[in-house]
Amino acid sequence: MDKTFNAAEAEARIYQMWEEAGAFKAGANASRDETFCIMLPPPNVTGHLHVGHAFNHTIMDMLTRWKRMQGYDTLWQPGLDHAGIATQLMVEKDLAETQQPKRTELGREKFLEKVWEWKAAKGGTIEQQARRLGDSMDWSRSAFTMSGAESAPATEKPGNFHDAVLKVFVEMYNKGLIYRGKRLVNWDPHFETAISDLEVENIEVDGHMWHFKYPLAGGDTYEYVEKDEDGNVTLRETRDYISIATTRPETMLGDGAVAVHKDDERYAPIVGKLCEIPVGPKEQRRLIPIITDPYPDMNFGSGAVKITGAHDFNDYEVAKRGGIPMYNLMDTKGAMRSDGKPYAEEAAIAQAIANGEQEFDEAMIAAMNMVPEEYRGLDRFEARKRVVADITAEGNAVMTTKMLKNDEGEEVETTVPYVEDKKIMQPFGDRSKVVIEPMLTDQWFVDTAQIVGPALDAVKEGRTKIMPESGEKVYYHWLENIEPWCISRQLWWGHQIPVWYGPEMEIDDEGRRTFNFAEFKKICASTEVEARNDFEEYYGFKTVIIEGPEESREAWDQAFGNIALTSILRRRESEVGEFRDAIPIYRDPDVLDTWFSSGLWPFGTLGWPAEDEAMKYFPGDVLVTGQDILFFWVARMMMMSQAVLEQDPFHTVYLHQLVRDAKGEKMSKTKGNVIDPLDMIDAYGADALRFSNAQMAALGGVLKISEDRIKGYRNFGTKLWNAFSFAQHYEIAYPGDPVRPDATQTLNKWIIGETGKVRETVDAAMEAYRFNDAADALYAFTWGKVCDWYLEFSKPILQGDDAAAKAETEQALRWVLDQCLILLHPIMPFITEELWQLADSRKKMLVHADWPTYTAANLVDADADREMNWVIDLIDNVRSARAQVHVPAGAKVPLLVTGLDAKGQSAWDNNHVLIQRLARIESLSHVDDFPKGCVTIPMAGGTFGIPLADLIDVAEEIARLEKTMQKLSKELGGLRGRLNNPKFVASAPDEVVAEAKANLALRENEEAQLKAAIARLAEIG
RNA sequence: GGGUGAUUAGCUCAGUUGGUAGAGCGCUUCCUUUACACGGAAGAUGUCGGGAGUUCGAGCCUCUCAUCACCCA
Repeated sequence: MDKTFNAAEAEARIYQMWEEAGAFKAGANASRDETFCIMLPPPNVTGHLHVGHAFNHTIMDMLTRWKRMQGYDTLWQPGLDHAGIATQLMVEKDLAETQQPKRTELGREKFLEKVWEWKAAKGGTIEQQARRLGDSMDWSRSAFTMSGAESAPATEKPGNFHDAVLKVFVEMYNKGLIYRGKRLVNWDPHFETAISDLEVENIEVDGHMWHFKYPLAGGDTYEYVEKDEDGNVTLRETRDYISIATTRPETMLGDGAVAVHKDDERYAPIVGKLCEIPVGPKEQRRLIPIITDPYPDMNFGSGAVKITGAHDFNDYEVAKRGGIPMYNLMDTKGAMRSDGKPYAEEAAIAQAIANGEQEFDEAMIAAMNMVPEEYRGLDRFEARKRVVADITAEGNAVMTTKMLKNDEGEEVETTVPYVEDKKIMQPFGDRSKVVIEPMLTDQWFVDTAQIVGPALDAVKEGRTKIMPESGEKVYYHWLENIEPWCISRQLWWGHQIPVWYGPEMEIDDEGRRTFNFAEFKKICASTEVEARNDFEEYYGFKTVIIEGPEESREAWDQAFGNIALTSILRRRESEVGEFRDAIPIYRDPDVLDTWFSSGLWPFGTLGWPAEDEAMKYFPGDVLVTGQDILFFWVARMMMMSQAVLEQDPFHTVYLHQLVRDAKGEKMSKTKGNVIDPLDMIDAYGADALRFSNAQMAALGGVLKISEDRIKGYRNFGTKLWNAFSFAQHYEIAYPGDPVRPDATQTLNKWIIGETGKVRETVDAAMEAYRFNDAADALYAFTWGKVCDWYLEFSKPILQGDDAAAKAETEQALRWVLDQCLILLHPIMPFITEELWQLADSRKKMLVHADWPTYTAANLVDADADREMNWVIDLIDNVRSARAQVHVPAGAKVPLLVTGLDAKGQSAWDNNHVLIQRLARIESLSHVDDFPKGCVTIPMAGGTFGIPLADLIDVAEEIARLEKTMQKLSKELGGLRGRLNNPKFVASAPDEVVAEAKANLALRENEEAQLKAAIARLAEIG
C-alpha cells in the first residue's frame, strides 16, 4: 500500500469504473420495489460548480448512495436548465467577442441556432465538474428543459421536455389558470424584458428626496396648520400649493393624482380640489385631483404622495383603487417615450379625463404619451436632472436654508432647494445590474391564487415536510400573500408561448363578417398546425403565419389591398375572384419564464407527458436546495405538480443556507474570497470536501466553509487508510466480504457492539437529515474507537501465541474495518471504494454493497462493554497521572492496588496485557497500604497507585489531587444539593433520581479515595 | 418598516422532548515507540450576549434589552 491515498489519481479511475459499470443507473442494485428518487435542481446550462452545488450535491449523493446500498430502486435525476436570460446574455456576449453579427441582426431563427451551437460546444461543463465530486447521478438520463423544442438541432440529445411545457401551458390556459393582462411588472431596461420579483435585488443606495410645490388650480389658497402631539399649533400659514416629496421627479409627468390620508387634518380643506403638476410647458400644465387613500403615511415627508400608477408598485395599487389613469412614460429601454401625439394634444385629453369630461379605458391610456417634447427620448436619469432643474428654475422647489460659503469664503445663510440625502432601496436586475423600472405592460400571468391552495395544504397537512421547520412559516407567509406570476419574457431563448393571434371576427345580423385589429382573437394550442386549424375553422378561411403584431396590419394590407375591413370577405368572394391570400395570424413572440419550465422538473424529466416507465419515480422523495430558491422553484413545483398531476412532487424539502466563507461572509469575486470546490478537490480530494460538507450540514445551520476543516478531514481519510495499512502490516488475510465472528474475546465483543451502536446512530441521523451527526459519529467511531483503542488492543493478540484468539481477532478486525468502509461510503465514496478493492475478491463493488441492518441490541455485550470501558478508564487515568508527575513517557512503572474487588480483578486478569502495554506498566502488586510517595488513581472497584519513591514531588502530587478534588466537589455539591432538596426527589422522574443517587455513590467513593491519598501525603510532607 | 434566525472555549460551530456543556481547528508540554508526524500522549480555556420570569432544576421554555445576519417591503 502507498503511504497515503492518492486522491488525484484514484478518484478519476474509480469514477470511471463506476460509470462504466452503470453503477448509478436508475434501479442499479435494486433488491426491492420501493423507489427512492431525488431530482437534482437543474443548474443553468451556462453554470459552473460552486461551493453551494458542492454542498447540496454532497447531501443528495449521501442520501442516494445510502438508499441504493439499502437496495431501493434508486434514481438521482440530473439535468440542465436552459436559463433564459443568463444563456441569452452569454451567447450575445460571445457573438460580440467573436465579431459576429448581433442578435437583432441575426434574427430569431439564426440566433437560436447560435444558442444551440453554443450549448453543444460550451454548455454543461458543470456535469463534468459534478463527476469530480463523486455524484452518483444517472447521467444517461440527463434532461434538458429545452429538449424537443422546435429550434433544437438534430444533433441534440432527444427529449420531450418542451412537449411537457406546452402541454401544461395549454391545459392551464384552457382551465383559465393562465391569462393575459396589463399589470405593473418589473422591467429590465437592459434586456428589455419583464422579470419576476425574485429576479430583482433590492440594494440600498444613496439617493435624494426632492420636495416640490404642486400649486393649487386657479390660484386657490388654504390655511395650512401643523400641530404637535399635544395639539398645539406649531405652524400656521396660508398656502397656495401642496408640498410633495419624491425620489423620482421624472415620473411626475405621469402623475394621475395627489393622495393624502383621510385623517390628515392639514389637507382636509383641499381634498377634492385640483392641483397642478409643476412641470412641462406652462400653457398645458395638467391639473390632477387631490384624493384620499389609506396608503399615504401622515408622518412621512409632507404626508402627501403623488400617484404615478404606471411607475410605482404602491402607486399602482392606489391608482387601481381610485380609478386614476396610469400614464406610461418610458419605452422598453427606460428612455422617456417619444412616440404618440404631440404633448399639447395628449395633455388636453388627459385634462379632459382629469376633469371627468372624458371616458377612458386602459388601451387608450396606454397609448397616450404624457412626456412633453423637451424631455422626449431622454434617458430616465437625464430626464430626472432636467425636471429637477426646470422646476427649481420656475420657483416650485420647496426651499430651506443652509450655511454655505459665499464668494469671499464666508459662511452665510443661503436659501437652497430642500433636497434630502437619503438611503433608498433601489431595485436592480440580478443579471443585468441595471435599475429595474416598474412598467405597465401586457404580459402572461399564472393566476396563482387559483393553484396555491393544494401547495399550501401539502405543507399544512404534513404531506410535504420542510426542513428545517422554520422554512414552513416562511413558506406560508409567501404563499398566503402570493401575487400573480408573470410568466412571459421578452426574450428569444426559451419556450415560445403557444398562443396565436388573429383579428377578431364579428358577424352582424346580415351575416357580414368584420375584422377587428384592436381586439385580437387568441388561440392556444400545442402546435402551429392545431392553432391554424382552429383559426381556419373560426374564420372559415385560409390563414397565413406572419411574424408579429406590428406586421399584422401591413400583412393584411398586402394580402387584401386597401379594402375596407368591414366588407373584406364579401368583396373578396364576389369581386376579387381569384383568391390567393389568407388571413394573417401570428404567434406570441414572448417566451416563458425559465421557472415555468423548471416547475415541471419533477415529472418533465421522467418522460411525461409520454407514458414512460420512469414515471414510477414520481412522486420523488427529497428535494434538496438553497433556502433562497424556496419561492422561485420549490413552491412552483408544488403548485404545478398539483395543478397538472394532482400530486405532491416530493415528501420532504431539505433547505440549506447560502454557503459562505470561513468568516461567514458571502463569497464574491469582488471580495476575492471565493472558494472554488474544484481547487479543494485538487488539494485534498473530493472525500475531504464531502466530509466537511456533511459535517457542517446541521439543520438550519449557517454554512461556513473552511479550508482548515477540509484539510482535517483529508487527515481523517489518511487515518482510515492507515488502519488498512495496519492490517496489511500484521499480514492479516483479506479474502473479501469478511463475516462477523462469534466473538469470545472481550475486545472483539466490545468493538462489535460499538459497531452496532454506530450503525444505529448513523441511520437515525440520516433518517432525520442530521448529516452532521452521522459524520461526527463515524469520525468518532473510526478514529476514537477503532484506531485509538481497538487496533492498539489487538496488537498483543496479533503478536501473541494464542492462535484461536488471533484468528478471531483478525476476522473481527477485518469485519470492523469493512463496516467502516460501508458506513462511510455515502460520505467518502472514493477512498472507501479504493480500500474495499484491496480485498482479494468481492461479490460487489462497495457502491453496491449491502447496507447493514444489525442493531446495538443484537451486538452489544453489556459485560464486555463495561469491562473495556473500565480498562480504557484505567489506562487514561494512569497515563494522565504519569504525565502530570512527569514520569518519562517511555519508562515502565510498577502498579499497586488496594481493595480490588472481584469484578476489578477479573477485568484486570482478562486485560492486563493490554493495560500494561498501553499504560506502560511493569507489574501489578496487591498491597494493603500504599508506600510513601505514591501517586493515587481512584477507580471503580479499587484504588490504584504508582510508587515513585523519591521521584515524587509531594507538593506537586498534593496539588494534582486537590485539583481533582475541586472538580469532584463541584459535582458532589450539585448532586447533594439536588438530592437533599425534597422537592427534587418528589417531582423529578424516578430514573433521574436513581441516576443521581448512583452517581453520588460513585463520586463519594472517589472522594474517599482521594481524601485518603491526600492525608497520606500530608503525613510525609 | 415587516419577517426569520443567530449570540456557547482563542477561531468555526454542534448541543433532538428542560436533568447540570461538546467537536474540529488553533494553543501548551512531551514523544520520530515496529499502521499513521496528514501521527501519538497529556493539558489549558466557557457566569452558554445582558436582565427578569416559569421550574426541584434552564444553554434549551416565556418576557425584555442589546448586537449581528439574512429574506421581504
